[in-house]
Amino acid sequence: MNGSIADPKAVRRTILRNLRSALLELGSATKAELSDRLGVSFPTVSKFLGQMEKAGELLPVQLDDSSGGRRANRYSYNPEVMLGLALFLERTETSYIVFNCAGEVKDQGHAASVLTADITDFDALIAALVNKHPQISAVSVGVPAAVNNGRLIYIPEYEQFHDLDLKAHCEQRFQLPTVIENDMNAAVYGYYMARHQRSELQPSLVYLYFGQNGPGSGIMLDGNIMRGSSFFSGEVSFVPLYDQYNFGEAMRASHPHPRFPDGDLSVDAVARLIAVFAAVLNPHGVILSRHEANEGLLAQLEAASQAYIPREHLPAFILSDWEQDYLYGLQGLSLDLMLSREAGGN
Amino acid sequence: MNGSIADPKAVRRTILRNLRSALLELGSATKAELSDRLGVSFPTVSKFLGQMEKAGELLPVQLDDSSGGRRANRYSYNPEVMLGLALFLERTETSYIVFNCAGEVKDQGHAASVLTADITDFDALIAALVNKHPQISAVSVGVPAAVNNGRLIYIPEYEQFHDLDLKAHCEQRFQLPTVIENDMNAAVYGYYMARHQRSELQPSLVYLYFGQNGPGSGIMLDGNIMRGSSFFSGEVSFVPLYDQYNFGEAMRASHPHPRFPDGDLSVDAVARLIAVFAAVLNPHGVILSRHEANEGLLAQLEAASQAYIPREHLPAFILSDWEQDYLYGLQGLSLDLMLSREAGGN
DNA sequence: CCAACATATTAAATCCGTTTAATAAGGTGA
DNA sequence: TCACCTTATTAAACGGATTTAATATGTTGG
Repeated sequence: MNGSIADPKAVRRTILRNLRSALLELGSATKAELSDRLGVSFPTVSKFLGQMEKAGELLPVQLDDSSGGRRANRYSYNPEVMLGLALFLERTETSYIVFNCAGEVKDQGHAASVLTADITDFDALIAALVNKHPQISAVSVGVPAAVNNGRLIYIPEYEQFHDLDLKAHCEQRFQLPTVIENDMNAAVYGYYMARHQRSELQPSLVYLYFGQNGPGSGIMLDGNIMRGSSFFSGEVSFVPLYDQYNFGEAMRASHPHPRFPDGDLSVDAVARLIAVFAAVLNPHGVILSRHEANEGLLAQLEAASQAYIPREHLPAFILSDWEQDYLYGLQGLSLDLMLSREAGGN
Repeated sequence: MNGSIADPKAVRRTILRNLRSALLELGSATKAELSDRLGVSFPTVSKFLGQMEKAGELLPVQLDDSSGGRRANRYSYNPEVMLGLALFLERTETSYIVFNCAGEVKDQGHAASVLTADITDFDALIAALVNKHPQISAVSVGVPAAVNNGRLIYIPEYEQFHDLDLKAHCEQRFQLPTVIENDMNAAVYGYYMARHQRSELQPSLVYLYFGQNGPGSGIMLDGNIMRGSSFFSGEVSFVPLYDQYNFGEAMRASHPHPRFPDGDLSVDAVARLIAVFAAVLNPHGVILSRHEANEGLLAQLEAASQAYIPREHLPAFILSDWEQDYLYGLQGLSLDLMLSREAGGN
């Protein structure tokens, strides 16, 4: 009936999630530390930790060092009580990773691509993994597709998955909270969450990628993934940049072009694309994959884009590891689900 | 000490604001209607309305029509208890509007531009208006400048206002809650809030404007104004669109150009700019001023942009009245402040 | 016109987190 | 070792919204 201003259920869940993530981030903490870090009163922290302890979520406690008076109890979270499962659905294969709350990988492997097969392979893989690791309590799936709240909106080449609500499918089949995310979006999220504390002011980031299947990008604004009204946002290959070419065409091959007699459009094209982002979104940073670029190229891009945009409004040029960020992203999405589960839930 | 999960002060303020805005939107309502519209319990609604009635915020009540049982009391808000003041700081002049909570204009007028003068003129104008209308309880100011939380970050040509914290200045001088906003941003906000209920899913909109001082745009994403990391977002004139020209240059004059022998770049340039927005942000709509465009041009743009972006991912092409939207925007910003004031505030 | 019913309002009980007070536990110096 | 100090934890009182019960005020049909 409620749900708007002060839903007690929701408050409870937030407190719980915050306690768990604070304990994981800090490694260990006292009740007082948690209380003022989270802005929740001491008695409340105490009550929740009591429940968590009873549920076996906390590791055997040590005593804190003295600071002049009575020594406080220290608590730390047992990262093994729940496991997460991340699935990477790629064109050539499907890979998976099982990890605990601290992000440590407990199991991993590959399987034939389920994209080229069908959904039963997917189900079988999850069933086997859940059977092997009954502690799994959340699932995240990365896909090279446009996703709308768990539904695969647009997935080129793989007709059998078109318009499938993968989230609903998983949740009802395995009774596990599930999140589906586009690969580029998962990567920006991963890059972001691996280095920013939850409390900081949220940056805007663009992850740029030039795959063999055409370029793509993931955009995060103030900590939120940007999807667009028809899930088209970030489709940078369509951006018109030259009299004759859009970004995709300019990249497809180094077109010979009267204006660029050396024949290499690609540096200028990317610089222009970054200029577009700067003039439209003005993000804090633009990220490129280390596998597709290096410091030298970055410097060239930085110089070239200053021809279009005043330096002080250009984003930071960042090199990162796409595979790693993608992995972190899916882990983070699972972790979010895990930490939000009800106490003693299963 | 608190402020994070359940700050009672904040809860109180939200309830109050929601009650006021619901009463204004609905015209009148019963306690039961308010209760389930806002998701706040009946007793709480009852308590708040009691206080508001005592404070004179409610208009004399009528009885509701019967629906088979006891007839309920109807309440409606007295829009005259507070007035708002909106100031439009433009290059050529400064204009102002005084209005009540229902948006009805109570007073309006012009004065010499304060931008070309200095801040004392500004203060004098407000002082006079507040003196004339003591009911004024919130101020909003629209400026052709980049604004960071009330501070004028970048205001070309008017050095004396550079880096001035106008919000702090007003609030301490007049003891009135104040909001400062960039003109384009106020316009998108105005367009949006004049036709969307607070509860609906929030659209993404781009307001495009081609002034004599160069083009600009205001961007709203999911109901939030987009500002950018260095307050540069929406500076569309920098967007590179052609081998030789960025958007600003292409618009500056109808350049003769080998690719466009008819010499009219401007339609294509705007179509390209819209394509850029579609591929990057994928907004629901792009809005143009009726004073700068008409249905014919809109149709041309719509056709031209399909050369760059598949039709289904293009935004809606919208014609609107910029002056009107700007006005609504500033009114809305003031109204927000007014409705958030403490009960019996003054 | 009155019994039976429907809906509105008011009052009491409850829930949950916070604030404040009381108690426990460990340090320190004479 | 014992007062005394500092800090941790537990217990009680409080605040504010919600849920549930009780009461008030209408309507309707015989």
